[in-house]
Amino acid sequence: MLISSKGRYALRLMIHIAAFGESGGKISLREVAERESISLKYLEQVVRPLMQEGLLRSVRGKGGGYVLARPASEITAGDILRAAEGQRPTVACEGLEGSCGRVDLCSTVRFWTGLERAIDSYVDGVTLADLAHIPEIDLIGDGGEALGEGKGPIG
Amino acid sequence: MLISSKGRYALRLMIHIAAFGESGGKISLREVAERESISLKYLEQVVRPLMQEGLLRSVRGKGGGYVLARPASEITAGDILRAAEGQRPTVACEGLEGSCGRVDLCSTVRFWTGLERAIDSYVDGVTLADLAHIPEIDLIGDGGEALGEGKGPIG
DNA sequence: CGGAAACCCTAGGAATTCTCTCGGATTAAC
DNA sequence: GTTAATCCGAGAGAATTCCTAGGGTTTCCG
Repeated sequence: MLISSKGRYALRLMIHIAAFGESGGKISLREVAERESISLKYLEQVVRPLMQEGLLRSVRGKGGGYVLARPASEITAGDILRAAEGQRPTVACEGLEGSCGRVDLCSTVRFWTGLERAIDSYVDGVTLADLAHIPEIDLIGDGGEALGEGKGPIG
Repeated sequence: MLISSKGRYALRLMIHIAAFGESGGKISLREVAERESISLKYLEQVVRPLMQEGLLRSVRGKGGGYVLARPASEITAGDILRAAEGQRPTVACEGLEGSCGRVDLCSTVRFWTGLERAIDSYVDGVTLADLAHIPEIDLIGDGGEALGEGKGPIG
């Protein structure tokens, strides 16, 4: 019940690109590293799965950098987290098929699947635009509600 | 985005106690270990935080065993998972207060808090009675809905 | 062309965590 | 007092995570 720091860094990176790369649409890792106080070499590693999943596009060579491959409103936190954490399932049920002869296993499979669905439902309901405070034309209308604004004491 | 196997074993153990200990209310770890094919010594370690959190009560000495400290319908999966995984927060935000001068951090804090709330909301909506298929008097009426019966292909 | 600045790739190492084992201590039934 | 159970502390081995390091490749700019 824990998200690794790789996922957190990936989220911070994507938010930074979304927020500061909006003018030219492009930002270098070096700049992000300085502003977020993260090692450049580590960021290079964080950025790779994000590239592989097609969430970012890169401009190589001097003056290059990274750009969002899609508009920030079309990238969800779930996209980023799943890319960063790898494709491994949230929880495996000891094979998930062979050992289900026991009394209690089938209900636990349903339980874990439901948990995974609950998590996905939340993280896919928050877009990068929400997180970066980018004012977007509100086409759908359910963009920000998952953040639960005003409900908690954190605002 | 992953639950350790300690949490899974704890859940299996609690379900087993709920299901098989219902008559006398008591079952020994040895019996659980044999039926679930888990090492007894490992189960002893799994059971410890469950005791500390007051979810189980023990009867020491020969013929002893473990009993649910409360009715299965009053123990949630969240209680078990939080006890087994330790009290660590789902995700920490690099101090959660000091470094929030950055542009993007406050929104991520809200995001992580919301995720934690979503997870808690799910796991606290499923009781041990649901998981163990114990027929209980349905007082509240929202006991089993979180399992999403019939919605998925897993039944 | 050649240097500089960026992206890109592979390899690992220190630290941590996870999974599980071991040997025993304590308690209570018989 | 033997036996069967709960308890307790200390790890070992393996895996994972977090991060660093060193280079290779691409492109800009003079």
